[in-house]
This record gives sequence, C-alpha cells and structure tokens, in this order.
Amino acid sequence: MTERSYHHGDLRRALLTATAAAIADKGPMALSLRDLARRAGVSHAAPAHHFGDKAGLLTALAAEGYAMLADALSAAGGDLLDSGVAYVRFAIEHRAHFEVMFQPGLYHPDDPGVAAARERADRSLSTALSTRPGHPRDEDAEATQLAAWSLAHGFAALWLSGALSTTTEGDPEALARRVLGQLFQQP
Amino acid sequence: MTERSYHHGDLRRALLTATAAAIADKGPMALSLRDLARRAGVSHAAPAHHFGDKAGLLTALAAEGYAMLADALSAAGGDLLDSGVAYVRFAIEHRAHFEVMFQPGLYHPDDPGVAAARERADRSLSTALSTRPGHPRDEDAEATQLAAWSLAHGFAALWLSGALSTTTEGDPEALARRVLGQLFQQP
DNA sequence: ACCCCATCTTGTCAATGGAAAGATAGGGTG
DNA sequence: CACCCTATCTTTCCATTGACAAGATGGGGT
Repeated sequence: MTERSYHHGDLRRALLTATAAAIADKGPMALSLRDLARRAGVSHAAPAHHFGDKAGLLTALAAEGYAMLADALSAAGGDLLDSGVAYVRFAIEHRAHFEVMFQPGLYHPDDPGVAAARERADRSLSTALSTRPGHPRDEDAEATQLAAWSLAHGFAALWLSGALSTTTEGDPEALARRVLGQLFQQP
Repeated sequence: MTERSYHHGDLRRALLTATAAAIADKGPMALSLRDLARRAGVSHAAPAHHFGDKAGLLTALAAEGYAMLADALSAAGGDLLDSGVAYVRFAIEHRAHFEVMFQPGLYHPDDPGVAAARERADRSLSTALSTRPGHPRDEDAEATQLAAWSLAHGFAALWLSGALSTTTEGDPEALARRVLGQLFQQP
C-alpha cells in the first residue's frame, strides 16, 4: 500500500497516527503540519482538506482519544480500582491523545464530534465512579467521586510529566494500583 | 516608568509577566515572542538577549513558578489539608506557571536555575506530605504521599482543563477542600 | 575624559500555517 | 460506454514567526 498514486488511500488515518507519534515524541508545540505531510508523502496542503487547520487535526485526535478512553473504561469491568488503573494505563499508552484531550486550548472543544465522544467517555467514567467505594464517608458522594477521578488523573499527569521519574523506577501500572488503593480500598 | 528611552528598565520582568498573561489567556501554543516584544514596546529581537530563545523564556517562567510554589507551600503551615488547598490555589492563581512547569517539553528542564527551584519546591512538598495523615494504612508511606500529591495535582489539572466546569459552579477552593478531605482526613 | 559591556535595534533567512485556485481520478449516471 | 461530479490532492502565494548576525546606544566604573 505504499503506492505513489495521486490518492493516498487513507491519509486521514495516517495523519492521525503520525500526529500522535509526533506529539508523544516532541510535544504538541513542535507539531508541524508540513512535516506530517512530508512524512506521509503528500503535499503540505493535503492535511487541510481533512482537518481544516491545525486545531482541527487536534480536535480529531481528541475525539479519537475520548472514544478510546470510553472503551477502556467500559472494558475495565465494574471494579473501581481496575477502572482507575485502566485510566492510568490509557494515559500512558496513548500519551498524545491524553495530553491533547485535557488541553482544550489546543483544539475546538465545542466541535460536535469531540463533544459527543467526550460525553460518552464522561458516562463511562461516571458509571465506574458510581460503584460503591469501600466504605468511606460517602455522605458526600460528589466529593468522593471527584476525589477518585482527581487521584487517577493526577497520578497519570504526574507520571507523564516526569515528576515521578526521580523516585520511582519500576512498572507504572503496579505503582498506580498501589497509589489508587490508598483511596479506593478503605480497610 | 513608561519612558521611551533606549533601555526599557525592566524588560525581563515585563516579558515574564506578559508571557504569563498571554499563556493564561491563549495557551502556550499561541505564544509569540514578537507579539510580546511589540506589547513591551521593544524590538522583536530584544527578548532573545534575556532568554535566548522561546524555550529559555519558558524556562525562566517555570523557575519562577517553582519558586512561588515552594513559598506557597511553606506559607501554608504544617497542616496537610491546608497544604493541598494551597497547591490548588497556586495552580489556579498562577495557571500559566503551573501549566508550563509540568510540561517539561516546553522548556529546558535541565537548566540549573529551574532545577534548583524545582528541588526547593520538591523539598517543601515533601515536608508537607510528611505530616502524618489521619490514620490510613501507612504501612506504605510512599504510596500515601504519592496519593496525596496526585489527588491535589489531579484536582488542579482537571479544574484548569475545564473538565469540572460542567457540574461544579462555585468556589474552587471550597470544593478543593471538600475533595481533598476525602483522603487527607480519615474519620 | 574614556572605555567597556549590558542592552536594545536593524536586517535577513528559512520554516510555518493558511488561503486560493487548479489538477486528478474514481465512481455513479445517463 | 461516454460523461460528469465530487472527493482528494497539488501548486502557488502571502503574512507571520523564531532565530541569527552585526551594529547602535548609553550607563557605569576606572
């Protein structure tokens, strides 16, 4: 499929994949549409047709990310701790998607596509968070759920930022399970 | 001091302040050195003298951020919950600093200045986290401290990303205290 | 009075994002 | 089977940007 024809075949998908790789490598700041086009073997204006502009490309990436996160949370089953670990695993495995998703300034957050995907992910997340935690003071269910989300999100963000790499060394997923267990499983 | 002399007087500070404002407004992506220079009333090459390049400017901003965070944590006193709230307050009040600090890809993380400032902030943070929490299963002190940090960091990140704005409305600090209390104060 | 050096300016270049207008081809319709 | 139609991609062009080089300015110390 590395044909040199006029039509690429699946430029949209190729660009999304290349974008994720580039962002995971150099960060969103160094992203260059022209460089993506070069690597895909198309002209520098080809991406514009599929995504409009740079923000449009990142919008599509964010939408894809929300869809994948929704799937990952659904697949995690009903256990809250497993869902939290799945959240962290998603952030690490799909670092570029995760980082873009939570920087709405990078894309068009009101785009219908990304909004729909986000709502689906929110529902999956809400379902996971609704599973009764051990037995904390759940007189404040909203705060409990926000805390669980914040804990998983914060661990993922700190890990991705490299802030934890000084002390920790091993498997992030095992560490995540230990850390999330501090809140998710009360004795 | 709005003199029109050859020398600005305090270009470095003016640029840092303008940078923080610009990032808080439009995000790091839309940051333009030439625009900053225009607003400061200097030539487009003036910033280069003080910061080298764009990454250098953000390095200085990150260093300033770490210094301010260290001060904020120190000023919070010995209470863990208060420290957590101070962490969140810092993130919200100095959004641009916070966002840059935890995106090492934006600056020169190995710069001596920022490294020193980060170490000082790490010490302040470590001190705050060392205060015994209520009475959780602290057989795993490392996990407990990481959980506390992750919780505060995650709440701040989610708030800044706008992910919480759909459900919540009121004062972020009060909400933060409620959420952080889920882990920090065990009954 | 003089020089030194931090600070700032002017001029230049390659790269980028984006817009406009045209080329190409593959598929459906008559 | 010829034709058109539309999605896809290219070419051309422009303003903006980051970075660099070389020069101008002037304050402070000797």
